[in-house]
Amino acid sequence: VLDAARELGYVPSSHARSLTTGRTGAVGVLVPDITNPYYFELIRGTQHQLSALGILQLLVDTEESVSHEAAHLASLRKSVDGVILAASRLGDDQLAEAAAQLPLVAINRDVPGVPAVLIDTPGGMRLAVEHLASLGHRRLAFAAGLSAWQSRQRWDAIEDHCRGRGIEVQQLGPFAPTREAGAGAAAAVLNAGVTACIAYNDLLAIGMLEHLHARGVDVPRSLSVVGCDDIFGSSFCPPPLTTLTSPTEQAGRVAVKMLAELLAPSDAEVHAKRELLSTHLTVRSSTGEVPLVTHGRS
Amino acid sequence: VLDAARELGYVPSSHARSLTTGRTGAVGVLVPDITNPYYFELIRGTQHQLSALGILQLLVDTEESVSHEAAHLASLRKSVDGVILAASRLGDDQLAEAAAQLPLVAINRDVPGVPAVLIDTPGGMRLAVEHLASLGHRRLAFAAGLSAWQSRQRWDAIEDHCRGRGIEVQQLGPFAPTREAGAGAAAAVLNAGVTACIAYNDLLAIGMLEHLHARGVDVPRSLSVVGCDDIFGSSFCPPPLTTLTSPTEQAGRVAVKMLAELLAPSDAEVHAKRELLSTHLTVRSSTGEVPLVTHGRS
DNA sequence: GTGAAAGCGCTAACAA
DNA sequence: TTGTTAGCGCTTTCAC
Repeated sequence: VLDAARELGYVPSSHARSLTTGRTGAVGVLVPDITNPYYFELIRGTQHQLSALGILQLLVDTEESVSHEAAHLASLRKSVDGVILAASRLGDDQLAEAAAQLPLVAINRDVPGVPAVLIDTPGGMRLAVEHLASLGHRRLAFAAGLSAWQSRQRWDAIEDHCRGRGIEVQQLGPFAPTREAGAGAAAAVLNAGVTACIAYNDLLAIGMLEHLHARGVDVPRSLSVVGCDDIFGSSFCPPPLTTLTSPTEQAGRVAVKMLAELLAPSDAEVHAKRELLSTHLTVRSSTGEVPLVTHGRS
Repeated sequence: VLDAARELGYVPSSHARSLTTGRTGAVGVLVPDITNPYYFELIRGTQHQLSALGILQLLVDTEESVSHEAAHLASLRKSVDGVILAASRLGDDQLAEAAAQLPLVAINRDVPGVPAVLIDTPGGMRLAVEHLASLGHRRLAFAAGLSAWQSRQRWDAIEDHCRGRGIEVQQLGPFAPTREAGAGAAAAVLNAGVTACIAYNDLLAIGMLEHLHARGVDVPRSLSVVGCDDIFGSSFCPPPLTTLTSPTEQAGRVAVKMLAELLAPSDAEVHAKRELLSTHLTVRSSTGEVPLVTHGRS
């Protein structure tokens, strides 16, 4: 009997099984934009950890839209064991409500009662500001992004660290997290009369670099640009980007582990609901061996 | 009654539904390496088209492994309506067998009886060879990749186009489709005494560029490098890569459309089982306005 | 220990 | 039209 089944290539229907057991063996991973390289690493992290647990990954692109995100969340509720929500666009209350309805782990979103993996970019901002300050910069700009919560976090941190160091800082934008938006951001930064700029993310920073190059602006001698996230491409764009390196893949893996704990409440019933992963500044320079401080810029 | 359901946020269980209807509202998308930027565009294409059809995407990373691929294919058989298989590592017979067991569309894999979306990279190879030939190159190398079928296709096309044009060509490798493998590939190419090289894909090409730069080799003056695929990063790596641009996102969308037809056999019962998408050569140069031909190289 | 039966949440095909 | 029932493929319980 068993032989026959094997020969016919029998595979138990996971759907039928889920009907009785209540578990589906799948988790949803919602990202705002599947096109953004930042999420590649994240997805890679979740995928690796999930497949190690024998869980299927349902990847959903919410297209930076609150309504899409909410709709997918609702329709997924019954078809997955849990959800990982990266850079949610939902409001705090909506997020808390969603978390109450199904096991969910948020990434880069800190709402009371919602399990979360946080990447400490704000903390890293101190490193960026210190780096720029040590190079002699006194007038900075921050090119803000669309993800309100995250951009706000970063801006607050930057402002905080600049204040008291006697550094002037202004916020520009917000800009879309795309290379295309880099042109506008570059123009705005040039216009702002600053000597250095921290970009909301690397995609924007790379776009700025391209535009600045096209306009003949020498980076880093005339203007310093610091990015965030250290995405694929940051290390080899010209000039290689100084950026805040985030443990994005790790974030994905940790999120899956937290979700797994939520699903199978282990011995340690009471466990941490938040994980804070720290970042570090990766300084890169087109000038190679020449210390940047020589030019008073980065 | 309906009001109550709405207020409680009732959502029908797609799993229970699939049990009776036989359709699951999900399709699997299997890629060899979720980390490879080439597949980002592809995944983006499938995701967009699938979500437009209200179908969920099950993204699976087969980790370049035949056994993983086969295993996932088997376990997915009962839980999805169909499958899209990108750059399958399966043998021809295994692929044909899989296609007989469930609706499946292959991408970049041409096996009789298996519906497929093919990107005409071999055709594009003619453009690359012609381009290099027109710049005066007479000794080429091809840095081969791991995906046997695709690499073979490209090599055959290159060899074919070189023969008769009096161009010497040799195959090197195979190399992994990663930046890391670029170091070995660059060394091999330098060692081969050629003046130009076509890399199996852009990831490898970018890695070669990095290594060549580190060794002080001037690209394109001392050695020309042409990539394949035009992935994210190719346009802004130093120097910007001349590469064969593939309509990858479109391939993803077309694959979904073909699968949708397989699932819901429309009026036009007999439809094409193969789609051939063509590529074009995107010439980029670090030398800006200076015609490359001036240097006799690309 | 092995085997039969109930039921998971839905949709289908039925009867009223 | 509306209301009822059987059964999709499994797991779990309960009787044997």
